[in-house]
Amino acid sequence: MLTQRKEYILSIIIAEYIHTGLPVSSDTVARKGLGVSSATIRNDMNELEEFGYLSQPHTSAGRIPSDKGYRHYIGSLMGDARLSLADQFMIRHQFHQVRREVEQWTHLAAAILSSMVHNVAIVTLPKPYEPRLKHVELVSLQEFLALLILILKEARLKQHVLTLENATTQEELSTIAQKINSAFSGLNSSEISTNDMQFSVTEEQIVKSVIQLLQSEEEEPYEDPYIDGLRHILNQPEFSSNNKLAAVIELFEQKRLLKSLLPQVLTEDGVQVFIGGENEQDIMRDFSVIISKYGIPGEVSGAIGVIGPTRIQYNRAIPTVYFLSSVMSELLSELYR
Amino acid sequence: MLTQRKEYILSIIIAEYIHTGLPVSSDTVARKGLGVSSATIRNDMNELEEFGYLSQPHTSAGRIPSDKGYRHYIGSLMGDARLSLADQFMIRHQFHQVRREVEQWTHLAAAILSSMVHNVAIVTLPKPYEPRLKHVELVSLQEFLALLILILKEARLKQHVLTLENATTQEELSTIAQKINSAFSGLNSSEISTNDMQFSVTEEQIVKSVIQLLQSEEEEPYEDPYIDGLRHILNQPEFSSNNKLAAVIELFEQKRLLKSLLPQVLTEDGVQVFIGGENEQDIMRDFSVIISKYGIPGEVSGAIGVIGPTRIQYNRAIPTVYFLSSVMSELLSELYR
DNA sequence: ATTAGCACTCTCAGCCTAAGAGTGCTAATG
DNA sequence: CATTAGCACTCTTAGGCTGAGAGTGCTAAT
Repeated sequence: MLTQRKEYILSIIIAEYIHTGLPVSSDTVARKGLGVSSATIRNDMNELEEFGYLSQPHTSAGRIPSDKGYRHYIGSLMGDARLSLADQFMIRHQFHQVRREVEQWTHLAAAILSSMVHNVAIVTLPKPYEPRLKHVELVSLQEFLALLILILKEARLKQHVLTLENATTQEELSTIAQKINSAFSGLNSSEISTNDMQFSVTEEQIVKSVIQLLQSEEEEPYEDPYIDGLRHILNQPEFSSNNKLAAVIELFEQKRLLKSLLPQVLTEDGVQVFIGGENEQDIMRDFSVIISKYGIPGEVSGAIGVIGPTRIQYNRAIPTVYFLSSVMSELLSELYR
Repeated sequence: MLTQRKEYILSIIIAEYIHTGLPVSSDTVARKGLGVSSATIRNDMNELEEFGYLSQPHTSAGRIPSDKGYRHYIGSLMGDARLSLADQFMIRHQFHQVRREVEQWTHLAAAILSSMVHNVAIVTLPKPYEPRLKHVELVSLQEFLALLILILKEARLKQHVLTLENATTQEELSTIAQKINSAFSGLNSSEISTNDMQFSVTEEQIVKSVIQLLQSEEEEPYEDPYIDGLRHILNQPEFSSNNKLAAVIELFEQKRLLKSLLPQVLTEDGVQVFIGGENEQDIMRDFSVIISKYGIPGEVSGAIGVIGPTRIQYNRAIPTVYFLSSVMSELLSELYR
């Protein structure tokens, strides 16, 4: 257990370090009006270091928080900050300014998050747990070429260009589409494939494509994430050495990061925080990820989060991610009922 | 006019500088087997500098090519390099491996270009000159909510969620869609808006949305470009100082670059090269852009290009951009007839 | 026209130093 | 016993200096 003063000192150091990025000296803490001298604080800081909450870049520098320090800060010291009502209002306003489309929303959410936290934001499109066919449309492009459009239950589109085995007119395609719609609307891929209807060659081919598209939607666990605010990362002093930078940019471009993170995020509720070395990827040792699931339980879900150096403003990032994930969830349930 | 030897010296210097990124000394050139001494070459280099083809970082360094030097190299010295047949085959093969969809193609083209030239590739989706309605689909989401799907002439989709003024069933929506399709298929926005048909309130509202969507497609001169290979830029030695880097990344993220470049690209044929200071944006002083239009003349067009430091491998970048733009054009005309 | 030779210029890495920041320890204090 | 003033010690950093090296431009000779 830490004494109250040590807790206080720790929180001052973390707040200060998050603000400046520079190691914090005992003098700096003393000037915050604790009523004790810098020597006393030095003793406390020494113990905080022994307990693993702080570390020293070198003997004659101040202290910086360790991963454990941040973790304690988030758990006990930070308090549960809420977004100001002004911010909440501003965000809601922006969402209502935008066309009512899921993709627009995700892009807007990323833009807001990245600009409010001054770091890289990352958002995936919401994905249904079990894709079901709502409607099929077939459009003739050429004699042997047709565009197959799948509308899924949650108003998501999939499209695919088909090379037909037999020449087919638009009328024929429309008839086929009607047949498929009346027979399969509301079903998932396995339900469709266990039908016992009689099909022509062309119909057979199209139904097969429908099933394939639905299956590919099932298998791919989430869409390519959308990323915004890469520029912020360049202003962080911790990345003035640019070989680290290269690794990070590559991480983002190849989206490996999300692949390792999303499985965890999608199974748990609430805002999750991964600090520095708690991340799997070793390139992520110097980063923290603050991320949350959003969506409608049991129906669709996506993830929204922000990534920055470990000294990211947790007390701003956490409530912002929380609020944005709530707003996205609300909007989705309005749209899908 | 330059003597033949001076031309040769210039081309050696440019090739060498593109390869190493280091100023090229008279000694280095002499060792390339010209049969004259370094002193002679120094004299020539001096003149080349006076004519503006070369410049010197400082008195006791070698020479580096100026923008004018690169320009001359591309125009006269480089020869018209073609992509090797092996490369051509490899590229075509990759395109046939991929699903027949325009978006896939653009992503693949960007990936190939960026990895072959080791720089940032940028591709826009092809955009029709005059969007025409091919087909409309209406899907009921809730009583007062419908998804409007526009299929444009070139098999491009646009979607929009409508809040209906009157409660409407799927049957009613389908009837409306049929009415719109038979009346307006093949027309552009202004032709649709000058109709004199009688509409119900709901029909009126939907037709208005269709017109709006078509118009927004007309006005927006091109889609958000797709970017690949950002990571390459970090390995360029000229960006070890990272304040320049920040400006560049920002340029890419906000896509301002394309906004200033595309109008020129889309009006001219063939591969275009913008070297350093020839670019409008001053951040681009240190960059060259090699870019080309692709598409079907008079119907659809997009752009594909690559961006790198002025010492980019022009003799690889130019033929690669050229070949990729041809392949994309071919694929599109196969798809659209 | 070409070239050997050489003085001159500029950069760069390495080394040193002094200033400054911050600590940890010791001894004194209420 | 917790606190604190005082101070020696450590480490970083910016600045100045230096010598080596690279490359040039000029001159005089061929």
